[in-house]
Amino acid sequence: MKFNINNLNPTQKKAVQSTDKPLLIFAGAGSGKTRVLTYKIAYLVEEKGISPKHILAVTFTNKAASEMKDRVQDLLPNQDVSRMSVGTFHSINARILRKEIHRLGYSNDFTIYDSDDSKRLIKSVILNHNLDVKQFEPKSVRTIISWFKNKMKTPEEIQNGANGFREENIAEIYNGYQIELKNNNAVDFDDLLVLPLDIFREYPERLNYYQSLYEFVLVDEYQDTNKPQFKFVYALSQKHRNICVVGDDDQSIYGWRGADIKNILDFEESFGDVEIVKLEQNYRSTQNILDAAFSVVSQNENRAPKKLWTENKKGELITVIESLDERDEARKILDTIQKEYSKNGKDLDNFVILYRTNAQSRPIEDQLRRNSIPYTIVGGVKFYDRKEVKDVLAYLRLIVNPLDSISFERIINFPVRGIGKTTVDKLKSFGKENNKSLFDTLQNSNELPIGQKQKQSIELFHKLIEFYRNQIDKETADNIINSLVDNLGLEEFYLTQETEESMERWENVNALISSITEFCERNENVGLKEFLEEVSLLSDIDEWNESRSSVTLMTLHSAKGLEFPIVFIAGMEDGLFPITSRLESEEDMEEERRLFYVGVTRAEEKVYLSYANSRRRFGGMPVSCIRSQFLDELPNKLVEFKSTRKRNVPIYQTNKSTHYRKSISNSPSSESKSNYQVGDVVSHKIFGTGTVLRVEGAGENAKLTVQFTGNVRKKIVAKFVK
DNA sequence: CTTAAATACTTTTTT
DNA sequence: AGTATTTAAG
Repeated sequence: MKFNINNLNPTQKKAVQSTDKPLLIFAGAGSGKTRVLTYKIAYLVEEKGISPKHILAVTFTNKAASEMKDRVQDLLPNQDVSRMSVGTFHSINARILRKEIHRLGYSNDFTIYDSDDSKRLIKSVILNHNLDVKQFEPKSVRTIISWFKNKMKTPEEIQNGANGFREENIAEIYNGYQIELKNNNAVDFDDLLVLPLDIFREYPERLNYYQSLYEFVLVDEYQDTNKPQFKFVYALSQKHRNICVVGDDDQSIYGWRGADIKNILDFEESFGDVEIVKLEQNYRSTQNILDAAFSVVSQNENRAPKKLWTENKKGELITVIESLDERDEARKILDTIQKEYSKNGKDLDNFVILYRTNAQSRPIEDQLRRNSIPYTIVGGVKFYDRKEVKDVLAYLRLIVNPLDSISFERIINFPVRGIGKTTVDKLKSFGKENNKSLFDTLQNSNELPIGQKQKQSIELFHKLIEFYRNQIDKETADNIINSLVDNLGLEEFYLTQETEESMERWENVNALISSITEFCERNENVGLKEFLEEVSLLSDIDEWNESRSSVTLMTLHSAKGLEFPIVFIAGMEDGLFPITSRLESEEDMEEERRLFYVGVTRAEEKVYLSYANSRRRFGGMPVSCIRSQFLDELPNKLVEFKSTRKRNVPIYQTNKSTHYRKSISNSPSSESKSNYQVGDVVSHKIFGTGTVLRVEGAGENAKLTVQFTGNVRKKIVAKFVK
């Protein structure tokens, strides 16, 4: 479709044409946001004469980025928009760092560590500090450090503010981790956001350069930006003051990774004289769907007041499906899909099944597979996270960046070449004493106290890597990987094991090879380095092919920005959605509500909400569940119930109490029948009597929100009340 | 040093 | 239930 501003409604038009001041577009779900953004870019190029290469547009996924570019290109057939900078914060920042990071003492061939790599590095730092990995679990330390970085706290700041044994040590680990990253010539996901800011601060002329380069800055999904992301767009836009951000505070769902809803709510405060446009007409969903979504999210205190409206018809009611357990749930969802498929002629790509946690996909997958329904799953165990894929990638990464000790340790003994832990430890201590990287110690095999066999093996490995290092710039990436896999004898390695698992692993290695080949066909004149960068920044949704005729399964988070005619949300249970297990504050609950809002507003025609009366976790015994409070927040007139035809036995009963996993739960006494309901009157030693407002979980460990006399509202564990 | 067996751990959500 | 890591035996 060619660019014509009259394809827009008046508000959208205003959003496109307003270019004098920093602009905030509140874009509700389904309000034509993508259209406005693409039109705006087209308008900037066509009407304002801004060259595409001077435009920076930030999107939430790489997929959204390439789609945006394509759409703008379609709108402007006479222009070439290929030089426009469109991408995620991470990919745009990675590109900047490839050019600039040498200023910070890294080399431009740096490796990007994923969470698993960071975790390994953090673990080694913990061990080097002679700390106990039981007490300082690498995984949770990584989460904490990531949080620090997303809040832009430097190791020094954390060290200065640390109190007590644990905090002081975590600060130490953080500090050590940053040093080690640099030694490895590696950055993690969070560094990608933070390091460019360090460069801007220390080298103002570089900031100046990028400020001049980007005459116009656009940011999508602005409600999910965190502090460094805000600083980045803020810094870049200071020269031209041409910035346009688009977002919806009701759809902010990444608070747990530092996203700050204040960025959007305080836009005016940050950017001064600004223009604000609200897109409130929804073109996607039926009235009933919008009403249902609104009824839940509007219970949040912390939101900008607004309400979507639509000219669409009322449509069908929201259907709530009750099931016995997760397998029954899967069956019922499948039945519903089949019904819609045969009766209403809905093709499979009309359906999406959303859930709160990736683990929920399994029973649904099983059911779909049993019935030969094609499905596509987004997320879960990622292709590039599989062990065999990471092993081969580790070779490629070490070839590009020999300082990368994490990759080195992955492959020094894969496939097995007789270099065990003891030998690696010797290499490590030699490296430490002589201030050499692990890879460089290989050159000194003569000086190492190791056996003849190990020595030979090491020299061979060293030669192999060096050989390919010389090939990087001479050979294409697919030639390198083919030759490498050949050289390592991986085919034989996997096929001689003759297990189903090893066959599958070999398949995956082949899939990796094809993805490199495909990458080489897609991009001319680029090599191994570029491939590795793309791979490390790829998200699950980027690989999702919507045109395929299959049912889609994904988490609610992944569904952001997408739309489907028919949406299922599975696992509408207390403790699962909303997740209450670690819910610490009302803010967390509000984010869950927004997540529900995002889920429901993905739907164009019909929403099914499903819950089970019992569910097993970790493959253990089934645990009974209570339906989600969100279901009770929906007005009755919008909902139709499809309940299990059951007698009045509401809850699944395990046949023997011995099946309760008492030893694991921290319940001190016997299972009491403390199943409270909303409205029950309870008494408490300290607070006196009160009424139950909300029940989370079941049994004596359930959390009750109780309104006590004297306007006291408390959250209390069930076993403490009578 | 390698292999097999035991054990521990997972479930928020992701770039 | 499924996977990753640790331990014990060879």
